[in-house]
Amino acid sequence: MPLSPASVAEQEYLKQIYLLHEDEGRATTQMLADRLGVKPPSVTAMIKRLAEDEDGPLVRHMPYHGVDLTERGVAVALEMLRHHRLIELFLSELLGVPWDRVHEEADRLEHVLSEDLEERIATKLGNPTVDPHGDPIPSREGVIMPREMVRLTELPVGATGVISRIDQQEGPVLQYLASLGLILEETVTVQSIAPFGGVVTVRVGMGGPDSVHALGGDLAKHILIALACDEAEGSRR
Amino acid sequence: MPLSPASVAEQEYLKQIYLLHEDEGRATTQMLADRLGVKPPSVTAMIKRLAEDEDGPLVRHMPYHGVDLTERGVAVALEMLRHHRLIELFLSELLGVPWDRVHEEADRLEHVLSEDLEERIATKLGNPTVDPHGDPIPSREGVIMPREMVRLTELPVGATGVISRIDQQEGPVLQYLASLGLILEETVTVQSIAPFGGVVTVRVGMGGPDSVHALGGDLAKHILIALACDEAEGSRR
DNA sequence: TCCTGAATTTAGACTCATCTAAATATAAGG
DNA sequence: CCTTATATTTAGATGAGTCTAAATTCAGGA
Repeated sequence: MPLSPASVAEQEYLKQIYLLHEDEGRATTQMLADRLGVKPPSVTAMIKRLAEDEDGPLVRHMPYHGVDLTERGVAVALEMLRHHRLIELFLSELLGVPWDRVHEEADRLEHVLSEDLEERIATKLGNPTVDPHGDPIPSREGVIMPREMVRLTELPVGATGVISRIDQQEGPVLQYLASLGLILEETVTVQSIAPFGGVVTVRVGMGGPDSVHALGGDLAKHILIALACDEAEGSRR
Repeated sequence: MPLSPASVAEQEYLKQIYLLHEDEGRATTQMLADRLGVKPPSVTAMIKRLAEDEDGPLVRHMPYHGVDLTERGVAVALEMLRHHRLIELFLSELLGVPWDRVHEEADRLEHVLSEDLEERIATKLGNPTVDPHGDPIPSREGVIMPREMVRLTELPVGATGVISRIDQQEGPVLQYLASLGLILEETVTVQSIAPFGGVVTVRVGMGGPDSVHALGGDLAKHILIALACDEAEGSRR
């Protein structure tokens, strides 16, 4: 139970550094500036503060080569992620906030959630391990339940699977996907994949030819698939 | 629907100025400093900023003689109060947060509640007009439903009434009152009142002699009573 | 009316988080 | 190996919100 010792801005930086490592394998000044909507010098300044926190460093700074979370930094990031995703699920399930709008609400609420409220929400929701986008919810102790998934773009042609996570937060994009029937738990079958990150054609559910849609590679790579059982069997060596 | 244009600190000042006028009839630098947990010079500085807001003044400053909300200031204060009290009720009803702890949670959440979420919460709760302490919830338009009440200390000996509001936010005090059975909607009868703000003795509910409690005047004045029907009749001229 | 104590305001400094402009480092290609 | 485009960092400024210390004003009593 790490009593989050950081300001709202610090929490936001730590969370984005964590997410960038997850998404891109590293976190650079420029990437952080883009995600946080600030200019690069602001990022450098904040990284310096985080690296010299009086209660011990929250990040490691390799000048000109990006930034890295320490154990303490990871703990804060995971707490924010837990808050964020619990809130998303809570808003979605208990207040009917639409799927594509929970993210921005959670972004403001996550920083003012007490441990007590976090606990009550988790209990109310039955201690869930995934949020409405399929993103994993870390446990109180910072443990993330592992799940086997591949990106839609990495699936072989003809494969069938269940949409288990959508790795993309922007409202309009989520709305568009939902309008095609591409929502969590839906089954999809790959019809074709153009090479080099090209268009992916998928059939949604068990529907006929009008449930076939073409997706750009940039979009498709954010759709994560848990392989259907028979496929998973087949892939065992 | 006044899109709250103020920072968190500004919102907090405006709210406390409003509450001080309600509680004490005026808001001085010292009173604000006490309630906000800051030093008097900080209050003076903030009042100056609020009085010279670029979109028009939020307060009127009478130097050395306190501060006053403008129409715009009142609108922001009422929006915060609406947020605060809706959140209190929401936490109490839907998450089982105890009566004496909702206040501090609401104090942090009220500043990050979107209009959309405010609306959803209000709808979910059936557009309530009172919170768990009996404090009125302003409407979206800033209208407060009027209710006839008197302080427990102002009731004549022998009078019976229903506890309708507890005008005091501190957790331990609320816990103590609850432990005596002095909770919202409970009926009380005044047994005796010592003069000059002294001890008030009340019988709680319809119970026997062990449901009689003595309350200090400072405590009793925060308990607001709606007169029981027959009493109300009797008081009509 | 004057004096004194308390409340209030002014003056000046500090922290946090941001910015712009300028200097510097890195990596990639000729 | 040098050159150049781009990323990063440094330097210095700004605004919000707070503080302490000192000056000022007010209000009540002698």
